[in-house]
Amino acid sequence: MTLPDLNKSEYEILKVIWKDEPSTVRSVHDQVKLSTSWAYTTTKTHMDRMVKRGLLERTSANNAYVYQSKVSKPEGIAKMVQYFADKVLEVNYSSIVSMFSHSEALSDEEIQKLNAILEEKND
Amino acid sequence: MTLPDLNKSEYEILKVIWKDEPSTVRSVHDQVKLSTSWAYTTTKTHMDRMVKRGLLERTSANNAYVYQSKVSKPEGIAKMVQYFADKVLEVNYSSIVSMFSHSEALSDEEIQKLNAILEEKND
DNA sequence: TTATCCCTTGCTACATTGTAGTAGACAGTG
DNA sequence: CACTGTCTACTACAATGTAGCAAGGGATAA
Repeated sequence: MTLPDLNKSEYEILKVIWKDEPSTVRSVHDQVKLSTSWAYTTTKTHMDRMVKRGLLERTSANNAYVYQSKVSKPEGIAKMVQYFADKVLEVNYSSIVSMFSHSEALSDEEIQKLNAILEEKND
Repeated sequence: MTLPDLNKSEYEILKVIWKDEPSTVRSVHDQVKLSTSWAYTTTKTHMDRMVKRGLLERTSANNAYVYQSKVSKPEGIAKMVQYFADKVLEVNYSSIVSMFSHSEALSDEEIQKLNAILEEKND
């Protein structure tokens, strides 16, 4: 159950999905569009590939499929924090985690989980 | 003079180059190898592509070319901070920058520069 | 000083990711 | 029932990730 590395597009989409799932391609795209210049089909392609990679799960709803994440937000963020801490900041995880408390990005509970995940991986 | 987005490999290499330049493929690879499992030729390929992209410059030295960066560390880091702040943390740049003061990654002077760059881009 | 060896370089190759178009399936509407 | 708009599957092509191979040039041992 090792989480694969997530690429930028995957974060872009997960970020939206995490806020409101399950969710259709259309509604994900409407959000994603605000910070990218992707075409609808680009969003679609990424989401389909993510299903294949096991990052999203999809189920058929009424007329369009709905997608939900198989990776929790703290798990996903943990990957990124590790990257940032190890490769860029060269600082330990906890300094970064503490920054999330000044941010809107994670709830207190999610910060707890993030902490737990990172502690485990902390050699 | 807009700095293009830098991908992961490019950061991996710049990180090493920034520490000691100019530098040969061999010596960059010896460092990069510590945190990746790249083959020598992979490092080589990336560095050559980076020359083509204008991120590195190369000059012939004795037997092997030496490479140096055309992108300063604060410039490169600025890109990453923006990404992290905008897409992940959803927090303003300064909180991240302040973290660099607890890190080994940047000197005081470099932090100043980073700050300047980010302030400019801070809409 | 030449045959050999090792390293660097240039070129090539192939998988994955980034980006997007097109055609067919399907559903709502007049 | 025909039309129109949307969704999906399939396809495509450029950039990135990863790496091998052959040729050239310097070091070295005989």
